[in-house]
Amino acid sequence: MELSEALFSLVHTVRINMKHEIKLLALDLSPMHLKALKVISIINDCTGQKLADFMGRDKAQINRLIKELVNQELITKIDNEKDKRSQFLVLSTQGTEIMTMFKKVEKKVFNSMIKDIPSAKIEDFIAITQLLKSNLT
Amino acid sequence: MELSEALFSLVHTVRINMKHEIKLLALDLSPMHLKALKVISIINDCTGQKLADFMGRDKAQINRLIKELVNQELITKIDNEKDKRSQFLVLSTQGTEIMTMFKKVEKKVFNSMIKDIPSAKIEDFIAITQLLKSNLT
DNA sequence: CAATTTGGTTGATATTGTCAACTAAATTCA
DNA sequence: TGAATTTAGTTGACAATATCAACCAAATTG
Repeated sequence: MELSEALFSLVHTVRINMKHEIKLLALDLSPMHLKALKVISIINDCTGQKLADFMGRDKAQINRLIKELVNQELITKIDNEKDKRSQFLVLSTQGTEIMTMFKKVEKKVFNSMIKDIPSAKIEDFIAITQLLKSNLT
Repeated sequence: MELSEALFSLVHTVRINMKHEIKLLALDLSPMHLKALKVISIINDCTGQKLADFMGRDKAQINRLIKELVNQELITKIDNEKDKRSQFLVLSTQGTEIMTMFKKVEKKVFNSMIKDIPSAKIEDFIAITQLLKSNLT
């Protein structure tokens, strides 16, 4: 089997599982909002522009997304003293709670995924993953 | 680094690269249409329902998508003699050509990704990928 | 054969995504 | 320095994509 096929097929299955588990959480959040929340939690000193770049979407859309997340009190904007045009996006307590739940679900899926696979193999896998990534800049 | 983080990060990078390469092809196709085309080429005896299930979307949307692909003459519908409610979706010559181009681009990205990594490692990687997937049904 | 399920179709509507124009702050460089 | 350009963010108008509910006809169930 080819690498591309194997990888896409795995990721597709992971996605389906994650989607299902997230549905069970019954968060009042669209997939987009959840993803944005996740990205905000990953990128440090995240701004709207960074978020738009990372997600590869129009900044207009991202801007509205941010506005909604602020309205829902899942994130807050903090003035950037270094650049007065922009603000940093940070998770609120509520936003952090949601991300905690999300990570729990993620862990659940990944734990069932690695079941009965020796941890040495998983470590090899992760190492190769990073090698592969580093080849793509 | 955690498996989930490593995997998502790799896939994100692959996606960005693929997106960029696909843009260069200047196909007159939305991402959705291209993805549907790909799925149709992967699933055998693909019907609208199968496509909707696989992509995890509403059948109404998929139905319109199919209609457009038929209009653009990228796929054709073939009557299913076993079940007169449904039809099989098959790529037209043009659709096949697009998929050929797509696969070429995919190969390009994946080739640069495996650069300087011994093929034994890649084979291990693929094997683990399949193990992981099999744990998720 | 009647009742239920399944594949597909459509209209109405909601969500998401894009383009272009604009402001204000930052940066460039003549 | 300061005029010109670039960048971060915002908004309006609009296009593309996604979902729901209702429906028909064929298939399946019992």
